Amino acid sequence: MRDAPDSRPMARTADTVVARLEQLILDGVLKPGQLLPSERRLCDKLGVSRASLREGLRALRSKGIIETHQGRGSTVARLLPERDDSPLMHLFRDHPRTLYDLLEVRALLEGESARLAALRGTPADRVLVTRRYEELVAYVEAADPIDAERLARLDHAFHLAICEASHNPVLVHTLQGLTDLLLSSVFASLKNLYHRPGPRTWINEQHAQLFEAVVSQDAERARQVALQHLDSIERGLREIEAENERLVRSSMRLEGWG
Amino acid sequence: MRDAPDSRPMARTADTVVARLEQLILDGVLKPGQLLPSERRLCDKLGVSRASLREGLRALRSKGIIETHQGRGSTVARLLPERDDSPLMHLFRDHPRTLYDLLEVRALLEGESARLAALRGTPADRVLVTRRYEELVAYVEAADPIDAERLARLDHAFHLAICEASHNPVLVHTLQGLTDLLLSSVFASLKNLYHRPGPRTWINEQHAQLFEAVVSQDAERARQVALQHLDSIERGLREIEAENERLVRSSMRLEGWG
DNA sequence: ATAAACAACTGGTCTGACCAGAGGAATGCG
DNA sequence: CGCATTCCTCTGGTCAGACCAGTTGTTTAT
Repeated sequence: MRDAPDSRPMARTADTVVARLEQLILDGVLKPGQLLPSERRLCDKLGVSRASLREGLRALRSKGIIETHQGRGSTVARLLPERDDSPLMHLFRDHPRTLYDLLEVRALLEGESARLAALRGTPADRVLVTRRYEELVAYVEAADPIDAERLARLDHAFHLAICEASHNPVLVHTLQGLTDLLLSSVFASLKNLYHRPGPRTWINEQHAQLFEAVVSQDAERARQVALQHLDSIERGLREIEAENERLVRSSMRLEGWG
Repeated sequence: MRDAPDSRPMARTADTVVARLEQLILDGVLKPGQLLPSERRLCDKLGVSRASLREGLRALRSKGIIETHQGRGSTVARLLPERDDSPLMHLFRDHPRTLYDLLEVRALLEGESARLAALRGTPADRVLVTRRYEELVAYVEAADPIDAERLARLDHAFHLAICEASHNPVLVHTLQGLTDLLLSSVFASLKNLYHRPGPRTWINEQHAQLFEAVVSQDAERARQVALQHLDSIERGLREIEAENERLVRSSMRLEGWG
């Protein structure tokens, strides 16, 4: 069926390629790890040109559904958790510098969020913030090992309680979008960061300071602590990135590439 | 840099196409809604075959970054979701107070945008900012009566040029979304505001001060002027709202509702 | 048994041709 | 003069064929 405002055919040839291959994968005919038929054979089977097939395969590759190696073939990728496939997410993933742009904007908003929470928070808000903070602390002290997913949820609930205490829903929603973006893209790095003793200590200290500032209604201090928190996270992520690059470079030297 | 387990070249041609076009979008050279150069022209500019280009465009389309229509061309998609039924839009419409929440968040981001523009702006950026400012001033001085749509576009272009000079695409995109939201909901009030002699004067003065601060790279002053600008707009809108309420109340009294 | 060469696969890229859709300009008619 | 139709020039969509580069298995020589 045609979309009303768009009179192009139901599907372009490449879209048909994508749909049929995805269906074969969903049906289990093509399994993760299994080699796809060669491009030339797929052309024959699907009755399309190699250019159209390649466009379809390119889209599948872009989605992460298949992996292709020159001279070897394409394989169905291992099943992956469902991901946010918004356009900003794609741009974000492919341009690492944008991560720091995102952190920059987020720091600004988190700082303001903390400041407003200190200024505007009601007694009920402070009860909620206290509750979320205590849940976070209780988990961190008791859990061994720490489950990263659960920690992330508790961390998020804490920051969200502060944000909601700002009584600015636009701020809440905007930060939410940026937080979702951040978490879904660098979750592994944030997990890595928290599993290190040094960062874990200052993260916990900063959470304590942030909590105290909000609950004691010290607006400017809340803002400063929130900014410092995001700044520390950024520097931590940069260190992890630099360390990964050092590892890659030393590996390359070992292999005679340096 | 090569991925260790994968010895293929750093990027396939189509991947290069994707990277370059995404960079143009992130840099603001290609803007949401704007038509891309035709496929044949992009082939010339990028020095690739049409098949490789199409593979790259296919990947961009798959990511939702561009939209293509046969016979017409490809456009850059809006990167942040823009839907009438978004939660923020619902919140916004159903809670008039949220307008002031929006202005609050926007002031924060505009202030930071102006500050970063003053800090990071390149000479080319300042040329663009100057150009947009002069176009705005020229129109304001010459037009009688003023066309609100055109004024809004020029005003937006001026603020956008400043924002792009911040060199933070996340900030640009976030502000864009908030600005679209603002304009679509209170355009009539903003128009009303500008048609009054008092507000028109201080709006023009603040534009001049903002322009001077950005071009002379006075970061803190740029931030202050941007904040003051948004604060004045908020107070102006509140006055219009209060006036409308007074009108409504006196009408009700006339009709025996008081 | 092992190493090197070769062949037959694979994917990657390009060129050229042609088809189909969209939109603007030109022309003709009432 | 306005409107409808036709035509032209763009646009994207698809195809066929050629050739290059990488990978892998087979064959041959030592």
